[in-house]
Order: sequence, then C-alpha cells, then structure tokens
Amino acid sequence: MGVSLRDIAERAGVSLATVSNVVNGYRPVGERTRQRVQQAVDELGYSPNLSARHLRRGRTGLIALAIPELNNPYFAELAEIAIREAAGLGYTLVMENTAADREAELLLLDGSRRHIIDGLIFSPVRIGREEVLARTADSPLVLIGEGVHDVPHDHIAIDNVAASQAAIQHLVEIGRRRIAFIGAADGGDRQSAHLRLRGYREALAAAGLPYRPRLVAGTPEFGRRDGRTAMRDLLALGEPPDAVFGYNDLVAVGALRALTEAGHRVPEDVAVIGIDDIEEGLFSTPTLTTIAPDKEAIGRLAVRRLVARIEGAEVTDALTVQTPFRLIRRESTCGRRGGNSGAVAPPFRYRPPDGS
Amino acid sequence: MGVSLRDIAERAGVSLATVSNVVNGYRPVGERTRQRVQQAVDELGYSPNLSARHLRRGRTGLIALAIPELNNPYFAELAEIAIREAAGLGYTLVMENTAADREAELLLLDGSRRHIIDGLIFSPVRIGREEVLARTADSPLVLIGEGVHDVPHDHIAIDNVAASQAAIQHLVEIGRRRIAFIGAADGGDRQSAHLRLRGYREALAAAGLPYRPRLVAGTPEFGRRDGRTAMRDLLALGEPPDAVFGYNDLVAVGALRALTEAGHRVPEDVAVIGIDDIEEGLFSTPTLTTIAPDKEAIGRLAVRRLVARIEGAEVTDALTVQTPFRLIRRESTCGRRGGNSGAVAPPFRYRPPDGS
DNA sequence: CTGAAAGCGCTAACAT
DNA sequence: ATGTTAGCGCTTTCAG
Repeated sequence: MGVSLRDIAERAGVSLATVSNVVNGYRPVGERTRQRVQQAVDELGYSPNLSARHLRRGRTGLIALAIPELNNPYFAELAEIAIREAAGLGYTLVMENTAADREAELLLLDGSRRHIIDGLIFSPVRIGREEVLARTADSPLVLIGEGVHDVPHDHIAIDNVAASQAAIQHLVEIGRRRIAFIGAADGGDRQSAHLRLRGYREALAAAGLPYRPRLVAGTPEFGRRDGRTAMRDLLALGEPPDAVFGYNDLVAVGALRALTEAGHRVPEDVAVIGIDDIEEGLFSTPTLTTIAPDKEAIGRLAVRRLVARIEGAEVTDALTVQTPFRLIRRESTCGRRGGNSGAVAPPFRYRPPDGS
Repeated sequence: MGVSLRDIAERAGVSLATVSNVVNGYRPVGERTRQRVQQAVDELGYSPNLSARHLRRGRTGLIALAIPELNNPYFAELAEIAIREAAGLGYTLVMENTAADREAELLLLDGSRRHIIDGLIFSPVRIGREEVLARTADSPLVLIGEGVHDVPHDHIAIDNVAASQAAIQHLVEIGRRRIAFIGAADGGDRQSAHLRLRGYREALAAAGLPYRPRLVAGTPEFGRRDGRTAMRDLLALGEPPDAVFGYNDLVAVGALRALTEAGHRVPEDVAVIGIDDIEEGLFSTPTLTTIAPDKEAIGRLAVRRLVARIEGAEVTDALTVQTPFRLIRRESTCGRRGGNSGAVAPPFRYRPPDGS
C-alpha cells in the first residue's frame, strides 16, 4: 500500500491527529509543526486513502448522474458541465445510463449502487411519482427533466409546455398552418413527450389552427432514426405538413434527413424545429432552428443543490427551479443561407434560477 | 447508517464471518445456516458497504476512462460501451475529461485521484512516452489510441496509418487527384494526427500523386468548427481540392458545412471522408463516408484487459492489440442519394484482436 | 463447517 | 496547540 498518515506522523514526530489537521485544515496547527509535517508529506508523497476517509465519514465522495441516453449529445453536453461542477466541489461524478429502461431506473432508485453514492441526479422517463415516493434510500435526490413532479425532492427543468408553445408560435409566425409534431410517446410513459404535445396543442389553439391527430407521430424512442421514420410516414400522408416540430433536435435531424431524401426543400416546403440546441444543429444542412435550454444552468444547479443537501442543508424545502430557454432561429425555418451562427432571438421567457 | 454485517449476524444468530461467506461465497456454508442468513439479509435489506470492503481489500472498485473530448460522439459511444462492460464485471467506471489539456493528463497519471481508482484507461494526446514512463502510480494502465507507443502497458488502437491509407485509396479509386487533409496537429503534439498525415502522404505516393503541403490544413482542435474553418481556408486557395480527408468525422462534418455554404457540390466537386463512424454521419447531407473503427472491440477489450490486470494477471507481458476497421461508403464520396444505410465494404484490413 | 479477533487508514470526541 | 483513542464495516487469518 501507499504512504499512510501514520508514516507521516512517525517521520515528523507528531501524532496522527496533527497530521490529519495539517492535511485537511480541520483545526489550527502551529507553524513549526505544520512545516515539519508538510515536509514529511512532500518527501514521502502522501495522499489520503479515500476508502478509509469515506468509511469513517459515512460518505463516498461520489455522486451519480443518471440519464436515459448517453448517446444523445444533449446529455453528453450536460454531463460534461456536471462533471466539471462536481469536480470543483470535491466530488467525483459517475454516469449511469438507464437507456430509458424501467428496470434500470428502479434499480437506480433503490438498488445496491445506492450505497456507493452520496447522492443522485436523475432524469427519469419510465417511472412516475409513485415509484419515487416509494424510494427507501435516504441519500439526496435531485430530479431533472419533466419525468416526475410533485415529489419532495429538488427539481430542475425547463417548462416544456412553454418551450413547445414558443416553437409552434415561431412556426405560425413564419406562416405555417399544417404543423406536425414528431415524438409523441408511443408507449405513453415519457412525461416530457406529453407536455411537449400539450404545448403543441395549446399553441395551435391559440393560433386558431385545428388540431389534426394525423399530424402527430408517435415514436418508440427519440433518436435520429425515429425522426426519420416518422417523417417518412408523415410524407406518405395525402397532404403532407408544411412544418415539423421535433420532440428534440435528434428527432428533428432525422426528419430533416427524411425530407432531403424525399426531395422536399427545407424550409421552403417544410420548416423544421427541434429542442436542445445540440452543436450538430449548427452544422446540419440546413442548420436547425431550435429551442435552447440553458444547459449550463441546469448542470451546475443540479450539482450544487445535490452537494448542498449532501453536506447537510436540510433547511430549505425541496425547491423546483425552471431554467430559462430561448429560441434560436436558423436556416430550417428562416431560409437564410451562409450564416455561420444562428441569429439569437431575445429570450422568449426567462425565469432566473434561484442560486443554489 | 444502513444495515451492516453485524446486524445480520445477530439476527441470524451466527458470526460475522459466516454472514460474509454467505453473501460473497468465499467459503462453503452449511445449507441450514445459509438459509437463516439469507432470510435475515432479505428481511433487513442488507447490501455491503463498499467503502469498508475497499478499505479492507485495498481496492475501490472504480476504474476511470480518460478521454480528450467528451463532446465528441465517438468518445461518447465508446464510453457507453465501456461503462456497460465495466458494470458487467462489477466495476464502476468514472469518466475523466482531460479536454486535451497537458496538465490534466499529467495529473491523471500521477495526481491524487489515482488513489481513488483501481485502474485507468487512458487516451493521451498531449503527453508522450517519457511522461508515461515516469509515472509513479502502480495501478494498471491501459492505453487507447495512438498517443503513446512502446511503453510497458497494454495498448489498444487501430492502425492509424493504415486507416488513412484506406481513406486516401478510396478517394483515389473514385478518381480524385487533389486530395486535401484537414486536421494536421498545429501544435504538433497529437500523435494520431501525425500518423494520419503519414498515412495520407504514403497513400498519395503509392498512387503516384504529388504531396502538396498547401493541401494540408492544421487545426487547433478537432471539432466541427475546426473543420469548417480549415475548409474555408482551403477553398480560398487558387485551385481548391477535389477531395478532403478529415482527421475525424467531426472535422469532416465541419468541412461538409463549409462546402455547402460556399456552394460547392459534394461529392461532385469535392468528395469528403472522415474517420470514426459517428451516427451523425449517417444523417448529414450528404451522408458521410467514413473509416469505422470497431468501437465495441476497443471499449470491451480495454475494460477486460484492465480488470484482468487489477485482479492480478501479471503473467502476460503488456500486449498491443490492433482492432479492425472498415470503410463505409456513403454519399459524400459516392454520390448515391436516398440510401438509408451506407453500403458496407468488406474489411480493408482485419486483425482479429487477442481476446482478453 | 463455523467462530473470534486483528486490523485496513482515517476522523472526531475527548483529554491534556 | 497537540495527543490518545475508539471505532466506521469489512475480509481474512487462525482456531476450533
């Protein structure tokens, strides 16, 4: 094994506790003593054994971020932010991919892994309020996304209904009337798909447009392939749509591809919009108009709330934060070519998050 | 705290050691005893405290995967595979994003984090052989990618020179003569960029084509933006190229975008090929021809080798494995439209990896 | 086949 | 300001 506190203590001629205090700064230490200890630490190359520390403290220093699709760039970007934030606070973040699987989600809530992590940031899609309430593990839980509401845990998400409305409103403003939605949850269990569908319907109503069920396409999952397949089906309709709202950017990219393959012009024949603002949408042909959530805010806030809870801030009630989003207009709805960065509209709606 | 071995032991009226043996199966246990213990475990809901186990065993059950760009879908896909494989072997994988930063890479090799992980899978890009040899940490290390060679560690990678050659050869076969390369390492420290450049040069020579330094574009990093910028520069040349080989798919996608913006047709005017086979290339317009490494093999092998070392297989020498790759022809070099999955060429070169 | 007991390295309560 | 000491929960000899 490596160098332990005891080795340092002997070398420096002091007690274990003193070394610990020099290393961690729990208690003040005399200047001369500190120097002797520091020297020993440097010479022997000490670094603490985390297993021991964690055993003693009852914490592991690990937090988990559980997401339904690691392959979705949106989550990859979110993960990157969260990892950075966690590291800054002295925690190591491990990623758990539930693959949108119900069993995996249940296991995460109460499985044996729970003993290895101090807290969990969770984006559930296949379980509901009941399951979260039934959880027995007592480590802090922060929810992200719209999967579950009204549970006694911190919760961070954008307002999906409002986001959808913003998307549809934009399509209406550029003169579209037959607006399709791709990515309604087929199985019926992805809450955010329902909310985005609701926003779609409400925005249509507000614009005085009829709701046509045939223009709503369900998808088994929410990747590029799903978007492409659904778009093909939509095109097979007698009268195809003149605009498409994708559940997310991945679905929208798939729709884009199907349209191109079928020889339709975007946005002239069909306009396309998504949600997530993944970098890919800035480079697709045409570039993709999107609703951009504030990933930075979501990732950082989630980690900060979680760490605050872990470190004992039981004071506040569970709080729900709506993070801001904005509409980014690009070629897929505007028809401009050659722009190298989508024009940024002023925030459609901005609710400044409550700092941790 | 939770339920401990002691709780179970008391409940079942046996000793600690027996419970441990029932739970872990280290030693045989009498049938009746085992049942009593099992019952207690079920009733009380025991699951082992990993910190304690790790302290005792001197291992943490954590392995790290350190990559230079989490945002690159290639690495995200690789990570997903590795996480799955690690979980199957009873390990938790944590991701470390070095962001291609030299300091971050050095820290990983010898920093304090090393005490928290049992082993490291590392894709270095800014450090070289010397630094790896100078490493003092003694936990197992598996290298992936071409960053560092000839060190006493297991190493898994594709043959970058051969991969480049395959790419160039393909471009030559479809009649291209002015072939550019985007993604030479500007700073000069990304080894794989050098190797891919070498393959490019050798393949040009083999085809009897001249090497034109002006057709080689360096990039500061290797993302979509870099590809786009470099492509623009290339187009500003008096006589632009008729084909482009991107360091990776991301760079190629950026080049694709620059070409489209500038009004060039792909592949008629300029053919484009990349390396990595990210899903995005299957949905871009045009779809992207690419050299596809066997990510599944790389990810699984890396984890398996590492775990084998951790668990004491000191027997074999460090082994270097070349994983297979293949050329996938899509629209960006073939001009076919409407195909929904790129035609798959037979493997250009296949070296079956040595199973762990 | 089962039990008793010695720590793994660290922190924190209690002394001095 | 510093030292002593009792465990955290587990694995693993060594005895029976």
